[in-house]
Amino acid sequence: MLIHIDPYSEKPIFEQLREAIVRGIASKQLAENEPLPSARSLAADLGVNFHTVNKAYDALRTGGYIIMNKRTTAVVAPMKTHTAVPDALAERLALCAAEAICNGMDEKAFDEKAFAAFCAESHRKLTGGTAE
Amino acid sequence: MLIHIDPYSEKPIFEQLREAIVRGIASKQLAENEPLPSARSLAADLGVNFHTVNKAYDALRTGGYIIMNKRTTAVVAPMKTHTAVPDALAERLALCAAEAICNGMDEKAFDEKAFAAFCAESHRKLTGGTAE
Amino acid sequence: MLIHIDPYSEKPIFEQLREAIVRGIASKQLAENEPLPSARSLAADLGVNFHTVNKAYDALRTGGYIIMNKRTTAVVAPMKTHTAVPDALAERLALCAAEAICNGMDEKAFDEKAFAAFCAESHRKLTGGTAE
Amino acid sequence: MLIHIDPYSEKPIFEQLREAIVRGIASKQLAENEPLPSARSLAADLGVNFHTVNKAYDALRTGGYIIMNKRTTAVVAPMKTHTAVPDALAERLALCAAEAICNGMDEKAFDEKAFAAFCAESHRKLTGGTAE
DNA sequence: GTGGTCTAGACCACG
DNA sequence: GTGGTCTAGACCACG
Repeated sequence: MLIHIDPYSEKPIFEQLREAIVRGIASKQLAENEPLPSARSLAADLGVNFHTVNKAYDALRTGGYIIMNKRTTAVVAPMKTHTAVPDALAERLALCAAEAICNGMDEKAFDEKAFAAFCAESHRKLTGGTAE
Repeated sequence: MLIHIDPYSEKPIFEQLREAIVRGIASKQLAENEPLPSARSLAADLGVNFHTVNKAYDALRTGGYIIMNKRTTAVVAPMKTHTAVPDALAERLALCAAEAICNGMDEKAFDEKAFAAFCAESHRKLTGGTAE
Repeated sequence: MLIHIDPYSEKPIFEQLREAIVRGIASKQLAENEPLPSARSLAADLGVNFHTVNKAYDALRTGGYIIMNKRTTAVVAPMKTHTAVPDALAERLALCAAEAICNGMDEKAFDEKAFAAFCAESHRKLTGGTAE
Repeated sequence: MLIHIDPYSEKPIFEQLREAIVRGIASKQLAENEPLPSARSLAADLGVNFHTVNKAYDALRTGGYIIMNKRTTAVVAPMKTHTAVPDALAERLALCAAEAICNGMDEKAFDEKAFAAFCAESHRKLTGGTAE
């Protein structure tokens, strides 16, 4: 999977990296139990600081997206089933909805948008797109 | 409308305030053309600095949510109609979708969640809930 | 001439008023030596503060657009000929040019834009438009 | 590029600074991708507060003139091409035209003035002038 | 070291 | 009285 970091983005680099990996997992480009590159090698590949990659990995581990042991490499966590929606995610969805309403979208338009976003993520791999 | 600020949150205070007001507008607790409290009085009520409230108000003005100037107290902007979805919003929705997938939600579950979030925002006032 | 004041504009009211009158003069809706309404009556008509109209009139007098005596009403100043371009105007034109360049306009595009703006002002009355 | 700030001007310091940089970009004294000094060092050089420089930089970022984020020093944004003229710019040009008419300029004179202003900005560096 | 955020206190333009 | 601007000094996230 190719990961592109935009050094000019206002989004912190570790967050760009975290999101890229989350999207890679969602789109099945990164399979369950697949090992991630070591923080050092990924840092070298991306031309970013080693600590920055570590921070992204740590956030992914906290979020349950990857599993890390001290001695072993990080691996993609098994896909969850029936998980309760994390509060933070529900809150962000609610804020998206609020902004959508203020921008004149009705329920149908928002729904379609959300559905399209989901499908785009979910089927990206199948349709030949890349995570970048 | 009650607004609660968490000074210990990682989210900046001005952003917490901005989001609270966006949600207030979306849920119709703040009606079009309704005046907002002055930055000074709201700052006093919330126990935060006047400049912090001003920053939130300025962000809301830039985003087209309120109308504000030197003379008149800030008022809620008229609701937009048929506005194109801002790119930033679409991108955030896509990330929500990716995280939802990783957390075991299928399209139907995500859709329902998004729909529920939308309805919660849109109809909060009608169903008796409060923004806080 | 109809003058419209936008109380929600970020532009100060006295400046909105000053500009409306300048445009009225430029478009010949206000002829040379034509008397302007008294500050009090104009304030009443527009629903603004008396001092605000006075401030606009004072700025117009300073700029040489109108002539005011203590006892007489304000009248539109005779059109100038061969006047040197005021420094402030030249400076604002230069800033417009700079912003136009940064926004990708070339000399021709800027020239056409400026010319069009001039013609619009100059011929508004003839083409049936209003200064508002 | 030399920047001169007049603390006694009616024009806010941050706006003086913003305009100086816009003119620097238009006149090619500041090239695309060229880094700007850090807000702190520029503040020290100009003898103004760090926050004031930050405000100017923020306005430039919002206007698309520079790219800035928490990590990297601000850089001049790539020049736009074929951008639509911002409404605010068109309006300011129209007011310049109205004032020019009142000051006795005819279409040809205004055109020449606008053209000269444009060229002065655009070719200042080539002709040996400075921004201050 | 950098920009981002927050507080505090001041003065001013506007009306 | 209000928001806008400016200064001063502090802490923090990012890297």
